[in-house]
Amino acid sequence: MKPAIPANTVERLSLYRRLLEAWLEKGTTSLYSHQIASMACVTPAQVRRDLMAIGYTGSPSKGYSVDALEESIGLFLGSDRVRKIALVGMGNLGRALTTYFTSRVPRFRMAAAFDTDPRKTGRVIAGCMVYGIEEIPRIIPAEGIRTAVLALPADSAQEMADRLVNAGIKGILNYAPVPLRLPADVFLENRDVTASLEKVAFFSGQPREGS
Amino acid sequence: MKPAIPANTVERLSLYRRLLEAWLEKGTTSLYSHQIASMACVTPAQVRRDLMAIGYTGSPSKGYSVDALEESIGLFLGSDRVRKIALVGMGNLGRALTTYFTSRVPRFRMAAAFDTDPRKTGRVIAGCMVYGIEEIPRIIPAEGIRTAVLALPADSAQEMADRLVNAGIKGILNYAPVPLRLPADVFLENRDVTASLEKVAFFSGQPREGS
DNA sequence: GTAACGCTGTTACTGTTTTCACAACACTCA
DNA sequence: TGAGTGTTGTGAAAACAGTAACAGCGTTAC
Repeated sequence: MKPAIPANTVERLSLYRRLLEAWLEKGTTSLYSHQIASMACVTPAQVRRDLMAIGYTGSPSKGYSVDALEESIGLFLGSDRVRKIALVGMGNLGRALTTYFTSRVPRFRMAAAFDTDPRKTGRVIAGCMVYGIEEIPRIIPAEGIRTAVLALPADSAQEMADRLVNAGIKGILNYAPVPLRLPADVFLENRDVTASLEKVAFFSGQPREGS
Repeated sequence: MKPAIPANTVERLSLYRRLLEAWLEKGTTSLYSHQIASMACVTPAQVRRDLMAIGYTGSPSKGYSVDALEESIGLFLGSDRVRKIALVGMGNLGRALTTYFTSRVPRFRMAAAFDTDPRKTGRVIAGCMVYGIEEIPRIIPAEGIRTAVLALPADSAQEMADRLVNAGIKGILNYAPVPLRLPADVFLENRDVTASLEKVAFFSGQPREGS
């Protein structure tokens, strides 16, 4: 994976876009880089460079046109179309994510969920149909899903990832607390909750349980 | 925040530690950097460098002693003591995180949760006592909690973060989809779910809803 | 005994990401 | 008109992260 655009930039663009949407509602027509920067808590130079990356150009006098920029970022990120997402692991986290996306982020649609637990399969949970694991090779290509979220225990994560990749998945957002070994052409983002908390706790300084 | 140790290294150390625990159970006494690297899906040089950062020294002939290294990382990360964590927002995500940590990661203890919803406050949910927001200034210092997790909607995130910081919180793991403006001495880690998914979807190549 | 091997610890390097700094330009206001 | 202000776009520099390379040294083989 050798992205022409840095992954961090993509993440920030997603944020800018959401911020711009709010300003669009308010009827603001243009914004300067330092205003966007202030909202996003980054430097103005960072904003300008990120926008340069997608080739969007503002005007020195007016700044950036809110609606044109919002549209440009949207086009770049492909947000003009609803994206189908697959979920593996309809546990607590899987349910929370599905509920969140379904109710708050219409751009992403949980098109299919998979779980090993027969009490969960064959039903609609949190607005998403839950299939058995063995359905992965059928559903993923049929639905044309390329992106998956892994929200399951450590022990089965690698196996499920392999199955997803075999079914054609090209990007995995991994919430399982294990590193995954994947082909180089599959994009992987690890969001290990324990590691995140460990990091924050570490930099929070010395905590203590006793006393 | 000017960490002597890179944040990425801390995250990897957390991972190494978990991997080592598994080997400890199996009775393995020593491992080479390339073995650890392989499990963690990083390069051997990276492993050696990370261990150098915490001052742990292996032996060229035996590699690293599994139990001594596990203990060293544990000491460095402060994992020898249980850490108390505060949670703000006992929604779906908050519940999932609490359940996960309570059942799987005993090193972190959800010591207190806070929520605005009066139907949730005053009760124990997912093994964690839920207090009203107004209790933050009382509970946080009383419990000596320095680390907090934010799992709530965008609109109230900044206000809750401010309250936490005023109560003495020094590190925040933010799952709310907004950037937070915090004093420089408070460590902040953003885990914006939408931005993560946007990134993965982007690098998954061209997805489509229609056809 | 000693040569060869393989690993660690560390330094030098490479590549990427972020910040800095400034030329170029539009607009304002006298 | 023309100086002054404030912004963008971008080259250059700095900071950072990760990789490669290698000296040093037990260990092993013979």
